[in-house]
Amino acid sequence: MQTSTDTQQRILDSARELIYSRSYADVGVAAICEHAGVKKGSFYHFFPSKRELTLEVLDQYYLDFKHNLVERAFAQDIAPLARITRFGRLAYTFQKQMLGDTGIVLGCPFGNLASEMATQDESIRSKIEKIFSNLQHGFRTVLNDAIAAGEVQNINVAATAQAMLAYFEGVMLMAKTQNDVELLAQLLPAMNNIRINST
Amino acid sequence: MQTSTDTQQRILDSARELIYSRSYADVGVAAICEHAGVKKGSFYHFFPSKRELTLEVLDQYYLDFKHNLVERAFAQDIAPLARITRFGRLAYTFQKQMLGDTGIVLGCPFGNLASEMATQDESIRSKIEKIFSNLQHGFRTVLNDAIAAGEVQNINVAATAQAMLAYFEGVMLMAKTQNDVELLAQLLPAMNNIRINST
DNA sequence: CACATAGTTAACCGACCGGTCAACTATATT
DNA sequence: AATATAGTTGACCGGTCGGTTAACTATGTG
Repeated sequence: MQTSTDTQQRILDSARELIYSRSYADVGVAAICEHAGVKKGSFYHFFPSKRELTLEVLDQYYLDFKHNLVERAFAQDIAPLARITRFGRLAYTFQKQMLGDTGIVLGCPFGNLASEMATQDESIRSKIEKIFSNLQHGFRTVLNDAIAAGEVQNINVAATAQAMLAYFEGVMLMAKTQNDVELLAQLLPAMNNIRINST
Repeated sequence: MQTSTDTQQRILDSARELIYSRSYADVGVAAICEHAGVKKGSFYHFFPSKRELTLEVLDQYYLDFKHNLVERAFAQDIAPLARITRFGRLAYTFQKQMLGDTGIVLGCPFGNLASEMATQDESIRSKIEKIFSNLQHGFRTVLNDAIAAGEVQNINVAATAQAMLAYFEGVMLMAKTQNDVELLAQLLPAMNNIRINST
């Protein structure tokens, strides 16, 4: 018998991969189980529902995203605005790698799920809203550093962080729609030119 | 008996409303028919498949969007950059009205469908790509007018148009995710500050 | 009126959906 | 070895999915 965490984790990994590359609705519990090499009964031993599984998948997405992208990009070894540029470059690199693996541009897992589920499942919408809120906090910190370093002046930090994240999500969506990863290389650098001035 | 176009149009209207407020996968052919007051057999008399119906719905979305938003916003009665501001205001007004009707922020119908379907249905992805391409053309025209009017200089027109549309889509997604229409009023005005400079 | 055509209807199809369940097996504890 | 617990299995559930079919009715044309 496998250890409990092993089966549970295989289900989570399978769901993450399938839902990210397809969609919530298109990936059934049976497909998640088959891809994980697990029977459906075991699935419902660990997860009460597909929705609850998805909420845990979102938690894992977020932890990975934070560790591999946000913390790396926003490390304080370079000037504040350069960190935002680095954020875009890392996102581009990751999408390029996923393109190599799957043959298609997958976009942002949070944005994809938010777009599909926000009007249908309040618990999923709310979780993604919190994730976006956490990401905005990272941008705010960088922007405050940029102000302290004299790189920018007279901006509405909170609104600018919102706008930068929105632009990022929009560029990811356009790259997915056009199935063109180079769009990220072309458009993401403009992320750190976005400003919303203080009133 | 109703005229053919009547039934056909009722199916299209029903599908448009339901798919926009929910999602492609969540709205079945049966639900579309019921909402239209039509039997399933009639549906398949007019449309060969749910996919083909959706492609026609996208055409209608686009015609309405072009007529009610793009042409209104980009009319040449005001200065070029002010047209982009007007574009954002009109989008805000429309979303606010939809919020009043449905109780939730629905976001952009093209962005929503692209996000859900781009990796699953090539014909739908390709159609939305073309729609985005048409919208970008509108932005390019405005930007060229802005250059001629001396409002901007040294920009990469094509890339800036792409970036503006991406920002717009991103803001729509954030407003949907946070279910907050006022985000549009706060963030969309920054759309016409976006620039990607010529090399 | 006869006839072709367009449109409508209800019953039906196999496949799949998310989820349940009782019986089973492996492991840890005593 | 006995027992409790955690994990596994495959069969099964009602419901819905997109789509089909044959019989029907309404309409326009000669």
